[in-house]
Amino acid sequence: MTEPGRLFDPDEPPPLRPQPAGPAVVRVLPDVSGLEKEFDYLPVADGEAPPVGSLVRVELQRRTVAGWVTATGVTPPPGVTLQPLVKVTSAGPSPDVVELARWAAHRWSGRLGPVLRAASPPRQVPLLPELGQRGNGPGLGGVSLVRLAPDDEGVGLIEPLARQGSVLVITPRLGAAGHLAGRLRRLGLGARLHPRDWPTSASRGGVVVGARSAVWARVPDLAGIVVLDEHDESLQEERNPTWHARDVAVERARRAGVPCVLASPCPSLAALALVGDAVHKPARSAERAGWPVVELVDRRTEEPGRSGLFSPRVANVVRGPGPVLCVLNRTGRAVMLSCAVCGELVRTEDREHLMVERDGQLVSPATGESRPLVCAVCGAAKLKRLRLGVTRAAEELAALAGEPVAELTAATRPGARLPARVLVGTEAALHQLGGVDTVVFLDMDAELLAPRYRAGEQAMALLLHAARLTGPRAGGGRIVVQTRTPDHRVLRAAVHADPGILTREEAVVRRAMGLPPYGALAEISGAGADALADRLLADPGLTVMGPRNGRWLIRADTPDHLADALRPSERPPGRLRVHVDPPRV
DNA sequence: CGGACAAGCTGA
DNA sequence: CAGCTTGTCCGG
Repeated sequence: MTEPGRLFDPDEPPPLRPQPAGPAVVRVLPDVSGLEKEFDYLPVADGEAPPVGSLVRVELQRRTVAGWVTATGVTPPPGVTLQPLVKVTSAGPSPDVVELARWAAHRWSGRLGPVLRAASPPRQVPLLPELGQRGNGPGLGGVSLVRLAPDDEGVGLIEPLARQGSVLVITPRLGAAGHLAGRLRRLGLGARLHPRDWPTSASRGGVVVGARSAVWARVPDLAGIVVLDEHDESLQEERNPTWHARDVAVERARRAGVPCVLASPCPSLAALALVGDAVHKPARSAERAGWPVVELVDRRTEEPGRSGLFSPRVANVVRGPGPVLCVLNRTGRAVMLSCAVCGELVRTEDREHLMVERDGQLVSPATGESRPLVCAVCGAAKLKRLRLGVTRAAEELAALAGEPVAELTAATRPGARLPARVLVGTEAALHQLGGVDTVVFLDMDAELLAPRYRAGEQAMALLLHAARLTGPRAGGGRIVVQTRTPDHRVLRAAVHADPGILTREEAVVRRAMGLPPYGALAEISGAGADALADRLLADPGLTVMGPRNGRWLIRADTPDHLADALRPSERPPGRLRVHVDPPRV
């Protein structure tokens, strides 16, 4: 209670004390995980306010922490005493990229800090002059999608843009980026590698090539963005927020009013949806020539009794003469069932997923549907298990080939000399090798019928990897696929070297289910998930599914609607993990 | 996140 | 009621 005659308590700060404001006050997001709030500071010792994006050190609760300037010229909230910045450490992302990062944090329902970290230089860089961006204005430029032959590196897409100004080139892996940068340099285009050349890219621009984080690169005079292998899952960050470089590239280009070119030998449905199916295709003959021969071995038609890992045809292929890589996924824990009479795989009614035996019934982990232990194709009640394992595969292979077989693991060094003529490994082996002209997929069906909505696209990506490894058909490149589903759209697309076959059919299924890109998905888990799911049930624009293993799936018509529904301010208290666009559902 | 502080529990 | 654990709040 204030006594009469006193306007305010002398121990309290006077309420009308003037607050410092104007361009000098900067807003800072501390680089402290778990802290989302931004705080206001005065510049260092009467200096000028550092530009938005700058990396600074600030005092927060008597500790010095790193942070980013997220705004300048702000009006601080009343009643707080501002402290000066401890120091300005380094240049950081440009102001437009800070805004883009804010958009991404919202779009993928995560924090801003991790995104700004991806957009920041790997080591200290002196402050740079702030340059105005070229003035096309948002809306101009636009997105285009180009389907390439597997042996086309996409250099032709970069050259015309590079004449206009700086170009960001995004590849799924840094290794590919380094390779491409070398090729561009030999062609006389001054390519820089992100993040290694961050300072020179930021000050002088040029063609900046890198993995997914290059989409945040700071460049003067951006003229366009090229995303190579836009279908590749490595373009998505695996930690929260799980931003996807393809989507960030599209948004960055839109904001800057410059073209965004997406390219891939097997375009994603997501990219096709972005361009309304307007895809630039190579000439049929050139595309076909870029793929290896794809040969299917239908294991249903083999004589009954055979249930080994290797068909007679594959046994023959393995005997040589050339180097052979046999690929087996370690998802072999899931035992597949096939009909002992007709050889068909036991699948769900829509034939999209495998079923397994549980409690004397067939059940699908993907859809939950169940039926008695009977073949849906021929009615036979005799089913058999197809068991798989890398070690056994290696032993059987050695016996077949009559020579030593090398087992490849994730630890095998990339680019190493082939340890044997016959190799066996998991999918990871496809990334590590060169100099193999035949790849054999021993169990493609597990991949094709996996309980994931993107299983088809993922299987196609795997075939593309193999195609790049073997090289085109004219050079002897060959892929052999053992399967019990030779009519699967992925395999037909590969055999005809026409990825359009897959996307056309896949789009129908996806659209019917309202799955991405014809809807947006998020997975929520953790102690607070039940409460949030409960709240989201009230939103008629959302579909709430689950819980399965403590996880809920939330579906919305658009990513925007989903992001708005999952805003932190809308969340009930409790530990919660939100995963927008989960790739493995 | 990590420190500060309050409220709650335990044992003498 | 000291001494400790657990929970909640807050930072400029």
